[in-house]
Amino acid sequence: MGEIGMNYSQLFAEEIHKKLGGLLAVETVMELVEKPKFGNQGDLAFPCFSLAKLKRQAPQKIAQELAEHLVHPDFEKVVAEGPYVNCFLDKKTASRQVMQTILKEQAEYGKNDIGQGRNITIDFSSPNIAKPFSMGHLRSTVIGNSMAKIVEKVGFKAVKINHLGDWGTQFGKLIVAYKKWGEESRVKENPIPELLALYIKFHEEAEHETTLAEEARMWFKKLEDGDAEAEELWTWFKDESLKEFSKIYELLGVEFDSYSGEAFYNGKMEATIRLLKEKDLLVESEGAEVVDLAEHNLPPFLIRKSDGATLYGTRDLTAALYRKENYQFAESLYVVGQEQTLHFRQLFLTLGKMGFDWARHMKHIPFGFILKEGKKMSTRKGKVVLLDQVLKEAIELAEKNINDKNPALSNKEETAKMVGVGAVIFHDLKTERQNNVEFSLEDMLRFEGMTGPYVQYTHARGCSILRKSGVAPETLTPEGLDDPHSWEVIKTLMAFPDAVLKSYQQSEPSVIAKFAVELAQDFNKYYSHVKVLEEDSEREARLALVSAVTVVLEESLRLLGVQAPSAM
RNA sequence: GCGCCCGUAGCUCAAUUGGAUAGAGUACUUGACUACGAAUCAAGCGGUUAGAGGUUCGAGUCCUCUCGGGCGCGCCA
Repeated sequence: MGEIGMNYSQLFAEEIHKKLGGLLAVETVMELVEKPKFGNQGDLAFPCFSLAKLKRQAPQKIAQELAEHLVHPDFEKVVAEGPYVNCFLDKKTASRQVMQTILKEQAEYGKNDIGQGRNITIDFSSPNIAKPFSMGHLRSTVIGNSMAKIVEKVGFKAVKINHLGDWGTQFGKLIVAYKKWGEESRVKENPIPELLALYIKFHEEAEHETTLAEEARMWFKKLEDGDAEAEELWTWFKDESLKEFSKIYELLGVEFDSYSGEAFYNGKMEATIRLLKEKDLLVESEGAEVVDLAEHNLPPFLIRKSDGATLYGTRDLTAALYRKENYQFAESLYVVGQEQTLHFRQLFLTLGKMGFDWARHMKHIPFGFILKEGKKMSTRKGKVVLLDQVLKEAIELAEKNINDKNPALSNKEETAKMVGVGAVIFHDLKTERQNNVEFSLEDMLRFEGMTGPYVQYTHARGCSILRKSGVAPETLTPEGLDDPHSWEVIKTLMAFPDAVLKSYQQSEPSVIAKFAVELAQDFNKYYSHVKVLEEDSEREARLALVSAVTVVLEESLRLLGVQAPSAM
């Protein structure tokens, strides 16, 4: 099914297995087969250390013997190097197969069907109403969006859920602040910044005005009990916020299947609490109701506050039950910052205690912070960088680059958006999720090196060569190539299905980002050393390679949520 | 105090999950546009993998400790 890399590993493993006379199972050999560290060591390698123990012989000797006996038409040669058996594939055969497969499968290349059409719910983005969309939310948004595309690539159906932070004591705070210091006209004119200012003022005042926190809790309780005034203000704040958020989502190209946030579960929580009581899991503690998790060495999971109001744990619990019932998920993912690790452990353990076996298939996908001067940014203190500002600057810079480098481009504005936004998204996805990242506008606006624009540029150059060739890529029937530069490209193309699988298994979009950069690097080297359009017998094969690269680059970028303009 | 994450080139990050000689990008120094688009390519410089022990054929990766940074730890989310 297009897993060419796997096929050759399999073939190599089978040949080794045969020569060993059943000493190791094919699967075992398969697991041991690896990619050599250096290009001049071949394309596949088999380390003989574990055999050395079984056969009580030096691994070097075993490698020597194996290498001598491994012969196959698809192998150019097999040689022993120290304790390794290194296999060189026949370049013509392998490259022809890879190119034919990609040209045939197009964007389907690299997919598989481990999901078998089952659902995976992905809880991501989930910004807080009445607060600006910060850089922190960007991480959840782009990681979640990419994960949705990755799980679909491996055969699942993604259910994208924006669990809006539209409930909780913060609204009590906001209502208090608005009633004390807010002005309707000013909020109408400039909603998010005004609301943020009120929120910040609340926290400043609350430092020395201790009754404020109490008032905020009271107002949230009123909201939860359906008080008309509270509800009216809440609806207003929420509508204004959603308008702002949808602009950003449109720019980022992110869509959701559900916007059911915390408020959505408001009427459903009594049932959850009843269920907890039925199962005898709820205990009273200091006036509040909690689920005890001492057996797991964790602090108790707080379900109901002493004033009777619920908490976000209650809502997440309710949401989990609702999602299982409505989506019958095979897996349920939460793309939420690492500071909430404890909360999710508590949530999943509580569901387990309730007897729900499916809690095992719930997974928190934590990510690191965006730091400012080494510290976490805080909305309360107004220390946030706003995403729309960053995106705006990135797009402007992209536009400037286009005017400098390609002034004749037809759809400049659209392309500048793709490139600017692509740079920001790619910058976020290229490193492992867990890493904290120091906020750097300079890094984010870099268009050279390991960046989104670099990959996009490479793709555009490939498209440009194809346009110039005058041939339709779908008519190409390539022969193989065997020059060293094309071989590097071919080997990377072969590895794409593995990268897809790995990114799914590790919930790690950065695997795809790294792959895309590697392919772009290989291809840039290729066409700077080889004249593709040269009129000779291998022209068609070279064009097939270019076409295959553009297909896989575009697909890699798509999995990251980044667009691939055909010229820039 | 307890728990979780992290420490690799000046900076930002990799390293096939325990394998061969620790690699990219950036910055800096050079070279390549009369060429399929220089957002590119080629070359150089840059390392006691925070430190000390341990596990084994083999450790950046695993275990222990020390140092340093980040984040959590009941009525916020």
